[in-house]
Amino acid sequence: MNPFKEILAATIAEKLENHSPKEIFELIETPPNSDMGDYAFPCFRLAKVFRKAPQAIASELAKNVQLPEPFKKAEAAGGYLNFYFNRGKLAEIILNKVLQEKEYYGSSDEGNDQVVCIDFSAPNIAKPFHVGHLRSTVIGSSLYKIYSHMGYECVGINHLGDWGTQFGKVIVAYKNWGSEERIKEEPIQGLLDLYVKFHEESEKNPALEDEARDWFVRMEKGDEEALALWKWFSNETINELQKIYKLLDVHFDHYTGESFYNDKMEPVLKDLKEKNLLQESEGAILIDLEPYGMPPCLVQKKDGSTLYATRDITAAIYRKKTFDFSKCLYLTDYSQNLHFEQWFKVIELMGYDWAQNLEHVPFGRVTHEGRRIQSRKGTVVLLEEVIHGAIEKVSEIIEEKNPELDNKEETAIAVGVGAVIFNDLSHNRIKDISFSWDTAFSFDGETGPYVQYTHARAGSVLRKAAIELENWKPVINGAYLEDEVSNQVIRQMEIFGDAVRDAMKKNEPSILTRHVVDLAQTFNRFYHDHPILVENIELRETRLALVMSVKEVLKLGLSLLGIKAPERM
RNA sequence: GCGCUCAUAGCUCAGCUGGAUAGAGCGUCUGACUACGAAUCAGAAGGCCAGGGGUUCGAAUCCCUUUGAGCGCACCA
Repeated sequence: MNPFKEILAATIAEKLENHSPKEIFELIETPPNSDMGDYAFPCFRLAKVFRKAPQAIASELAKNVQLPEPFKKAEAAGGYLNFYFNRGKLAEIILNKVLQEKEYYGSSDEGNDQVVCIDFSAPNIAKPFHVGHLRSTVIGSSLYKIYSHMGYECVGINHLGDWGTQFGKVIVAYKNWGSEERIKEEPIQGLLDLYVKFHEESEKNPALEDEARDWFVRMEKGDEEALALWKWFSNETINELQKIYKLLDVHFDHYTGESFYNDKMEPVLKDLKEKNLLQESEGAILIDLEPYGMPPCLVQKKDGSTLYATRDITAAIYRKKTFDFSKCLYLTDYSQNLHFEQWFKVIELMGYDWAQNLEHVPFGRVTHEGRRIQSRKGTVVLLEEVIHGAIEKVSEIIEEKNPELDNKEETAIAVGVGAVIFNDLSHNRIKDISFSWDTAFSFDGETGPYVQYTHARAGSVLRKAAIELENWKPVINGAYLEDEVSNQVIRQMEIFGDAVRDAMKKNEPSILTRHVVDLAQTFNRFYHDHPILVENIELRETRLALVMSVKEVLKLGLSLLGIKAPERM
């Protein structure tokens, strides 16, 4: 909770009967521009209750309200009661807080160590990791960090798509057209080629589909040849995936993919049966969801093998038992909305009250030049290509602008990867993203490198000032930071914690991305308008404290998004 | 056919769950490096918030409807 809004809410509530501070808190908003104040309380809603004009209520409140520091005054304007900070006082409070708390700034213990499971990334084995998979990975990874910052204990799970009929397909293709050398040489591409080849051939010869299903049945029954091939494909792919995760600096606590639940589904099916939820239909076994306006949820095919939903249900029960989560998030694109609605309902029907703690966090799909990205059609944009392309482009820029830089390669990776992640996280989750090489490789304006550059430049000033950063106790005189731009920078930092909390509540990292860009923009204006290394020691130290605080907050914000903040670039 | 989602500047997107004059970036045009990093900053131009109804003090935001786009709807995941 924003402490300043809380103060205001309590102060206003004192003067109004029948309104709790909490209600008031929710109503307080930020005016569109700063000469209307820093916070505002709209009185329109009270007009009916008090049978008075909102303007009258506002001016009455303005007269009666006693504001504590760091507030300066309250003024009525129209139906609004506008509150103004004592800018200098606020600046001192915020700067001291940031410099003291550093990477813990804006953090909270409100999560109370409750467990949040986050199921993200979950690429399919034997399929390429393309730009579409990036979303789940970076959104999930960022939410992991954001929830942790808010005091939750997170469990990151990579629910690999390492089980299912698609393996039957790859096995069939491998046996017909594959070679060991090819897979060893280029595992993902080799397996993808087989997958694409299978779909080409099966259009001419539909019998191949049955053959594929048959191989999957053999896998579920423990057939040695089938499992040996599966294990091999699986290991080769995971090795490749690790390279990408390392590059993205994404971490998982568990790599328990779908195959992990292979021997755990039986008891769940039994449980479902005992609870009288199962029905047979056309040889398959399903849970009827007609009363809830949904198509049935299939848990077993007529050949006896299981489905995605069976594994998801089993996994959820396993996770509840193992981690006792207070919340379990699933990051997938929105085409799976119905699937999740269905099996969440099944969990509920099984009598588990924690069904309400399962939450699907859907996101939009990535298109490339208006086209869907599909593995089986071979129209993929590989993530590796994108990342390496970005890194290469960054290297060129470094050569051009900063050829003296020490660790060029490491920096190029941090900046290139940062650009790709930032680009993804700056869009509203639910909207489709149209991938374009141009925007992915552009580093001007609202981009990761822009924020990183701002951070690096702030660091550069601090180095020039040659202060002992470790034990530096600056003299901060807030009176020097009362001008418009300086104050805006302070305000942006003031509400940083709100942005983090908001991002968590809505499972929407883009809120934080947005905020980080805003802070960088405002700071760049400050940087441009105000010389920092001036003669006047007090002014100089005050401004340096601001620079250092911004650098700290930018670094923190980027890290919550999963992006590095190099000291130089 | 039924259901879900989306529609804001030429392009890519914000808009704080109903508030004050709808904001950024890219692109275009014009300016600012003998300065603490120009991957930067300042300015200009650019809008029937898809169309139409409604709800109320007040709507880009909520409801209804039309149009357009995407996605889903039993043995894929």
